[in-house]
Amino acid sequence: MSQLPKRYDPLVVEEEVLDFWNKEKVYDKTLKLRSSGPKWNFLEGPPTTNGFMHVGHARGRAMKDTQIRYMTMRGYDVWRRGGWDMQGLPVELEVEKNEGIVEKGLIDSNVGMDVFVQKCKELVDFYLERWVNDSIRLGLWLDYPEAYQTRKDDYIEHVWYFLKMANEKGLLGRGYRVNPTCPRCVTALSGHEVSQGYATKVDPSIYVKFEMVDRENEYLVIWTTTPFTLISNEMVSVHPKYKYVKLDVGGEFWWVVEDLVEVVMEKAKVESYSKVETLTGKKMLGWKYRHPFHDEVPFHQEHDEKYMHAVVTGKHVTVEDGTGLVHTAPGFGPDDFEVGKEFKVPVLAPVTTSGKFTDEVPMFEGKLVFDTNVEVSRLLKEKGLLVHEETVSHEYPHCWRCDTPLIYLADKTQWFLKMTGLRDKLVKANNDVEWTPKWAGTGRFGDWLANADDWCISRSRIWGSPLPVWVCDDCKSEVVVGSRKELKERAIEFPEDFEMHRPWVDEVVLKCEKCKGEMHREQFVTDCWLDSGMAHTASVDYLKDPSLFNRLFPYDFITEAVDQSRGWFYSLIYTSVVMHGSAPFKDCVSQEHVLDEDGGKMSKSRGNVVWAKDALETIGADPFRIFMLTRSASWSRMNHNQKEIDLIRKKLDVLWNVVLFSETYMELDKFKFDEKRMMKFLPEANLEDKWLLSRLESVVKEYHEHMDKYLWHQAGRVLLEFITEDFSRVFLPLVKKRVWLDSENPKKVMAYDVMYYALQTFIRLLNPFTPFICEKLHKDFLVRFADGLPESINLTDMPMLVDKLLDTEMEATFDVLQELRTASSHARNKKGVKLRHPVAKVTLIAEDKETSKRAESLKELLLDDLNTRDFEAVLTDILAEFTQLSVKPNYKALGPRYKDMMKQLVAQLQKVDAVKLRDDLEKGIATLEVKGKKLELVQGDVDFEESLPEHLSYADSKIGKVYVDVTRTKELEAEGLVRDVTRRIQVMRKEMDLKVEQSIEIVLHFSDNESVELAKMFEDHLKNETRAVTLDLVGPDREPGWKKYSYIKEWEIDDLKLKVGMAAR
RNA sequence: GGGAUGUUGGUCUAGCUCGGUGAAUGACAUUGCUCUUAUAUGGCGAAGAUCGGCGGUUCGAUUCCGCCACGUCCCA
Repeated sequence: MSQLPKRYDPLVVEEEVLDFWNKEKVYDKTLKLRSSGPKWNFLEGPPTTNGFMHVGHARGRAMKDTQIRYMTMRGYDVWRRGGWDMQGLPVELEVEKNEGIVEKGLIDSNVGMDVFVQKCKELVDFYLERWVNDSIRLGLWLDYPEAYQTRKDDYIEHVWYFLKMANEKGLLGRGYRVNPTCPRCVTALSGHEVSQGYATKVDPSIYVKFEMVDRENEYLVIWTTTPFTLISNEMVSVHPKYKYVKLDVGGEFWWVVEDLVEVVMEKAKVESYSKVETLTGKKMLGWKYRHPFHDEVPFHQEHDEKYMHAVVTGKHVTVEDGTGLVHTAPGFGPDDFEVGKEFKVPVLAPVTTSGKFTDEVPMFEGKLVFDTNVEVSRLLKEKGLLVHEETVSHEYPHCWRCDTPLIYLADKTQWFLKMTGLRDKLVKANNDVEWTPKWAGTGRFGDWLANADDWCISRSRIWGSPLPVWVCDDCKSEVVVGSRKELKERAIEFPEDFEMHRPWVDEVVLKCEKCKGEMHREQFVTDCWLDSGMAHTASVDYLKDPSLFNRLFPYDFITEAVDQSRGWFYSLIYTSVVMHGSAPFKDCVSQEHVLDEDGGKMSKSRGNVVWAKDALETIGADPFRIFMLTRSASWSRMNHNQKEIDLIRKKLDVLWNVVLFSETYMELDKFKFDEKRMMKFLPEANLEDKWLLSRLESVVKEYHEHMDKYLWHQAGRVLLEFITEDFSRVFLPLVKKRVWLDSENPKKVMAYDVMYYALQTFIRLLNPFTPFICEKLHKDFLVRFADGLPESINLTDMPMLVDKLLDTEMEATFDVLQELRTASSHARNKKGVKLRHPVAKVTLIAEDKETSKRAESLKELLLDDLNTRDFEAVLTDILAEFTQLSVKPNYKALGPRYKDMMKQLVAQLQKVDAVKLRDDLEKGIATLEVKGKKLELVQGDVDFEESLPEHLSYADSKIGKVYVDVTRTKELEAEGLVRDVTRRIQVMRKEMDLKVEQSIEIVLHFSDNESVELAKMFEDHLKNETRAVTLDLVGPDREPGWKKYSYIKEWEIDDLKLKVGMAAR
């Protein structure tokens, strides 16, 4: 029969439990057990298999597991297929790094795209294995063997299927997108790449005036650090709220933002100028100007749209530098692009991806844009439009591979999923979702959804789901292919070893149905969020057999971190609304991130990432899980903090220790739990038994209320508080007295039954949070002391509320007890009266009738508990009885009048009846006889202070005022002394390793005779308590025969010195 | 740069949805006292926060609004 180790070591426990689960196939058994239960379907948000699992991932996964285990124990047949997101840019970047690939163009020549893709597969497989291992170590019970992988052909096929459907619904289309582009690598860069490459760059900084149309001699003054973009200028943006002024600069009028007038005038070397007119920006909307390169660039001559070559408004305008009028070229900047879209100005982007002007700009055709800056300035100067020219050095994005300055460039070949006509449906679908917390969904996500733009899904990449669009070389007609089968049918030639990845898919050429020409694939892959977004359908292989999908959809529950709002939550809803007309999930819990100890972001570059594996292998999964789950609400950020984990781990220590305590005595008494017996005898049970069971049921109730709302942190906190506060600190000390009774004693059996019942219930409730320790305690404790339990706690049912055990009146009564304990300790503490010294009386002046009734009902228990001879609960504050009025002379008033009589007067004042004196003074004059003289006192001569009489100590509490009468009598002192002595003898018995029933002989040598006398009053009691056959009490004037005693020890009890001799007999 | 979200004793946190009681909750750490034959515990005290800063709404704001600083997330 195995025994629990003395100390809780999570690592040892968890290793053992993992082994047990593995050997006994416990997970499979839970599936089988619940297979006929009601369905509850969880959709796993697939982690990206690049990099390892860190503690932030692990927190989210702990939440998933807790919910899953909870539902399983509630009897549900839980769908929980795992999933992995395996494609995308980060994988490529790591492979490029590993392979030393600098330029993407090199892939074909040096490595070969097929080899590259192979490397990507190997990399994600490597990470996949670690993710699975770490997840299992964390205790996350998912279906791993059947887990979906976004890189599989079957999965990608669903993405194609979706895109074809989207296209048929008119939602797929081409559009412009402004990308940071490296002209040397001839590729667009992702935001992530851009942020890696900021560096200082020296650029021209020019101030240019644009001649206005219909406003004679007036000019708009703009500023730019990229002169070449002026070629493609279409608008000038002003801020709608800023004030702009028209300046007379000697024959010409210039428009500049008011805040920057002086700066601009100084740069332009205009010494005298005057303000002619002031306007807010929005009034300038629509003002036309003549493009500075109107004559040179044919494109500009054709312009006649309303806002072309006109002033528009935008909030991106600042007054930090420049002129407050921002030159806007929609093809060359994200802000510019947005403005262009808003004012319906078409994009002009006469520059190739390699950064060279096209034939649309005849004067610069074939020239690299940066190289034209000087020329642009020169031309402007010639035209007399250059106001000022200088250079600035600023932070500018560079290519992280080759350090070439990037160009923001509009690219019209990108593919989009449109929002047109869909927005309302998405918002409505989202409103049907139950979000936790509510504001994250309807507010944060809902607002964002209502304003979401078209979704750019094309990526100029390799390792991803290929965009299934083929375009005819000749007639340019397009076809979106929806499946592998369809592709094969339309292919001119279909390779044997086909795979739905680049480069294989690129090699498939289709025949154009219109012109019989050749069709080639658009060389994009799709955004990997589209992959994971299809999980609702693709994860269950809908295309092969939709029956499983039909059973599961919509899923009951998903949970991911906030960064998924724009990611997974969005892509799920978008694709599902398009395909199935509704959101694919019913409940969604939003999580926040885990930060480092100082609240900083965890990142590889900072080196502050805590990997899940390390955390799990050093602190253990259970302490980690309970920390992550209870420390803060799922939607609040949290800091990873070792100190805090240690604190919460202590609570698991407490659980372990209370079980250990129970086990020790239950083992001794050969106890077997019998629920019927417990219920039968419960009416006669001790107060604390009924109380504990009622508390337990309150916990069960609250726990389920929280769990039903996915408030794991609340549910967990309720549990931890119960075990540490109620069970360990309150109940066990009360029960301890009973474990020494005979093993057959019904009081003791009841204590065991209650302990067992409470622990069994508790451990099951806790199991979803800390499955390892709970499994261990189930196996090695619960199973041993009851019949008919299954081998694993995961095969048991979640305890539900047992109404008949709930007794709120009992709990309220017990609260009174706790309050009285606290208050009495406080009052004792004030007077320095230790608990083991009995006091004469404790009085409660209760707040209300119920409290006093409850307190009275506890009287017997209280006498023992508070160690008092008497207890009374009364309702009214009988002030006179408990307070004492004392007189304080006012020396400043009395001194000058009574001078040398002061000493006697003061002495007399202490003796006088203070209440009477106060009453007299209130009426008028009081007289006092001192040394035969009658002295007169008036108000102000003395102050009165209310104080407690010496023998009383007072403490306030939530339930009323508590007075403790600490009057010392001989008997009370004797009792206290005997308790002191008894305790020390018991300590010595333990140190001698005596059996409980072993008799002894004792001598007590006191340092004063008074103590001898006191001890004699309780001689028999002392003998009984310590199982002494002989007891010799000796004072300071005699030295006992020490030789007789085998164990001698000296003690100090306050001032008393005590030497104890002891021998077994 | 835009949007979102947060900032409470030395540390970590509760409360803030729907502003109002008197001491803003609890834990750790500090400190005084104390209990205990389950516990690397526990109990009673002391001390410690003008609830990030500044403004506004209001009779009244930690709680609502705005701006600023700092952190974080998403987008650019």
